[in-house]
Amino acid sequence: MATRISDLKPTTESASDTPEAPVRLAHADSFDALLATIADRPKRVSNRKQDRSKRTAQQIMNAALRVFARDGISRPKIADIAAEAGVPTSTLYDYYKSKEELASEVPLSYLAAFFSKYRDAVAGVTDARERILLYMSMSADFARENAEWARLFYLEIWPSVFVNDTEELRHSIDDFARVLVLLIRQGMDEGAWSAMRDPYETAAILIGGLNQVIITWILYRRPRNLTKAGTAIVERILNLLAEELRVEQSARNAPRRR
Amino acid sequence: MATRISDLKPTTESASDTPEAPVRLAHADSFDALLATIADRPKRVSNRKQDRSKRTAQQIMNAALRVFARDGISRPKIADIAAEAGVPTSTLYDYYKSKEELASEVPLSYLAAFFSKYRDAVAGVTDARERILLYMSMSADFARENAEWARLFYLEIWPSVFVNDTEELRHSIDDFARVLVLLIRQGMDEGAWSAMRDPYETAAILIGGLNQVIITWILYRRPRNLTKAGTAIVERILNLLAEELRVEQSARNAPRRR
DNA sequence: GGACAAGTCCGATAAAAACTCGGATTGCGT
DNA sequence: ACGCAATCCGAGTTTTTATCGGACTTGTCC
Repeated sequence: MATRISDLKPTTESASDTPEAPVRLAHADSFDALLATIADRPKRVSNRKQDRSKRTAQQIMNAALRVFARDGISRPKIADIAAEAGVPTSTLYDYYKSKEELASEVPLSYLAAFFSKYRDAVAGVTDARERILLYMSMSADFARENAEWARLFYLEIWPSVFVNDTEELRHSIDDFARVLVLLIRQGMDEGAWSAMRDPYETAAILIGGLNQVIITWILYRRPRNLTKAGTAIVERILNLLAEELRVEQSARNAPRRR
Repeated sequence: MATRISDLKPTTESASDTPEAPVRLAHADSFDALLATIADRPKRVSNRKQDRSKRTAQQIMNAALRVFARDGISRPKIADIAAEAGVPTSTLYDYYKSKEELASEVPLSYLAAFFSKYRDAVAGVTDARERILLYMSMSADFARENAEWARLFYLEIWPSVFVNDTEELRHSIDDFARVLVLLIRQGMDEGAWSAMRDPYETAAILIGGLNQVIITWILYRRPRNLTKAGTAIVERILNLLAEELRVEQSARNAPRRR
């Protein structure tokens, strides 16, 4: 008999790990803790029993990525994706209960890969500035390496109301910002930039600026070298922030300045 | 007999006004010219003959906005929108040939309203910095005033692959960035910030940062006062940029600084 | 290494949604 | 107030999504 996705009960929000609990330890420790939480979050890759099935699942995911990247999420029919994957439509329903679910599964698996990659790369780095620079350069580079995924993720998924419907994907995207805010707080403690500013506002400038560059690259393949341009804009912003601190300090020493 | 949207020929890209021609006059003049071009662009509001029909079209647009803002673009059925508008489904097809077209018409009409509003407000302002501040504060304020539209526009439409399919909407969104880049160039000429930086990069920081704030507000209604927060982040970035120029200048005067 | 149970695949078919048609009705100029 | 074009809308048709259940595979236990 068929094992349909829709037969499974909605996995009642694994209550064991605390998904929302705001990590509020010393920033140094909580950074590792946060990364660990995030890297483990999306673990249900495929609970299929047979190898054959895992291959099919992969085929479908790859096909979906290609099709979504080419035509967006709403236009392609389920049948198109099934055809691209080389399986009958009904088989696709054995794996994913709807197009929406399929469209959120793909980004999730890549996002998990990114976080785990960053976790490895950041291992020896302790400086907040360096950590941020690495984080964001790697984001840009990851988008360049996985251009089809990037197109799907940056243009269709993030930001989209649709995100609100997919608990798990929503968390993962929030995590992205959460890491950055944490690092900005760390930098405040270290005196790398002003501690008087709203860290969320600072995060908005960093994420917003970089995303804008990534999105422009996705749409127009300009600037040519995304990795370089991404690193450049982040460095520029970080320098601006460092300068902002310097000005604040000298203003405090010589109040009647200007 | 029915007059169906699908009967009309695809209006072959009015060749009269040059939509792509990059305006390259002195920045001062081209600003007015650009705004004029933009404000006139989306003029095919409704070529219906009867008043009754214009009312119906408005009803449908309003209903679509409410429904899209609530449930996104892909999930609602055409029938839902028709029901919300209080007309039979088939009538909706007399006005818009598909859900996609409907979903692009709504943002267009609002965007046109914004540009025209800005055009009036900026009339007396000549300073690049002030023009940008006004432009972006008004963007934030416009989003706050038209929260349903903003949800649709920022979360679903911009950026979306879907934009690429709708020539007209695509232009309007490009225009938004084009105005900003022009103003940044003007500011370079005026010595308000560094002329050595890529204006597109600078624009990315401004637009990206502000959009990030707007999107956060749409999703979480935080910060509470969007207008204030939007103005604040733009002012902060503009100050950062002014400081950047100062540092560059003093570095040139005393090269061995640091 | 064979048999049997669970797991996977897929053609046929039902259900839902998108879209069309053409006549009935209404608005508007004369 | 008449006539004709413009608009409206109920009743279909076509396209797309989703389900069902049996045929076929795979892994495993003896």
